[in-house]
Amino acid sequence: MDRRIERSRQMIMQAFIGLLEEQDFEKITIQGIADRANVNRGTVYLHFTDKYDLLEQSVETYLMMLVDSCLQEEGVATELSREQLIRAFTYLKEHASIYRVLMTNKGIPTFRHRMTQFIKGNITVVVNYMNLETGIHRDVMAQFLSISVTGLIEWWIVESMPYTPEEMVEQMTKILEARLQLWST
Amino acid sequence: MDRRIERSRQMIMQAFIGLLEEQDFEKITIQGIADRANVNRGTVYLHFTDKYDLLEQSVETYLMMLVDSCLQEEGVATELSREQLIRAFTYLKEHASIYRVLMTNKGIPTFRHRMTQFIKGNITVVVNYMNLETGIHRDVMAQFLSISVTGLIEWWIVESMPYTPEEMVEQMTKILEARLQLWST
DNA sequence: CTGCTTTTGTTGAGAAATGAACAACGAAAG
DNA sequence: CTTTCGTTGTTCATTTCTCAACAAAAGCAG
Repeated sequence: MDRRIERSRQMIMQAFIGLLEEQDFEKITIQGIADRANVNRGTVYLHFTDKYDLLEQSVETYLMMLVDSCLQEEGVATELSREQLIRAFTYLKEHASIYRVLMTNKGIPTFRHRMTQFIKGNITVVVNYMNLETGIHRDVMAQFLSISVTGLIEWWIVESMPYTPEEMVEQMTKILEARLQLWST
Repeated sequence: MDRRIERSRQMIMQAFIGLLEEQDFEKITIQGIADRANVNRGTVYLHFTDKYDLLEQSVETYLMMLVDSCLQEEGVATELSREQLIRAFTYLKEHASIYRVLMTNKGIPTFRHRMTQFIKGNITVVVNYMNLETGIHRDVMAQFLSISVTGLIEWWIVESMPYTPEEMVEQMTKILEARLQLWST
């Protein structure tokens, strides 16, 4: 694949997220995005049909890159390993400026939702291993925990990563284990 | 002018300076530069004849950009104004990672020399206004002061800019005035 | 020295990006 | 309402960049 394509896409999406931090989505113009990306206005239309498509593709792409950051190699274990989680947190830390906007911008709830869904999928695996106390449904439990994890990650990024990825993974693991033991028979 | 030209040049020079920080000039390859700049190897040859030309042009370009940062608009006063100096220090602060390498890398003394020459030119104007004590030649005085200023700037950048541009300009002005009064009749 | 690998510098065909133009649309101001 | 202005989305000729290939030179191990 021609490297110019991926490079242009990256520059445009990066500029777009940057603008999203400064002004409202509706106030953003294609010309503004092109200027910030240091790209011709026509080039934006070469890769995205319009603003809304750019938003969708950005959410999709950055979510995929986050998922890839922990899924690369390592076989297809059902449960996410400690190393994979650390890689994900490290990746988030390196691209914190992007993901802070994606997670906190109130005009873009899509990313938070999609990310929570992904986390839920992985937490469900863990939840299914446990024998829960009668009365607590597994899907409710998984939903509750995944929202919690999303919130924790958001807090970590907004607070400029006050702990190392290793510390965060350790803390998170401990909390999850404690919760699951608390509500299991 | 086609924006791709300037963009490619910038990406390549930036990658080059970055590599210069990590390895010796002679160990750097064109392929390595191209990789880091995310550019085809052929593109490097499109703008620079070889490694050495790239080095020369980088020194020249970054020196010019530093000079431009304080010379833009403001008419052609003989003496650099406080505002111009603050702009220059602010510019240096914003591109500290580049200029730290350019000033400290021992394989590239050219940049330091050229920068000192530029400073000397401006300090000479100030020195010529003063009535120096007999026995101190103006050119020696100018040389002495310009080297001092260069060293001060290097220290400021290497120490990660411990003072604001405004503070630095104020300090520098005071020192220069004190020196000049000390040695004038 | 000899073979082996890496790097260099160049080429050409094809792909992508550019600048400049255009009509169409919506918003704001008179 | 009309005019102005900025934005949109599209077009096209031109320029730059890419990729792959190449021969030649340089670096290096045995």
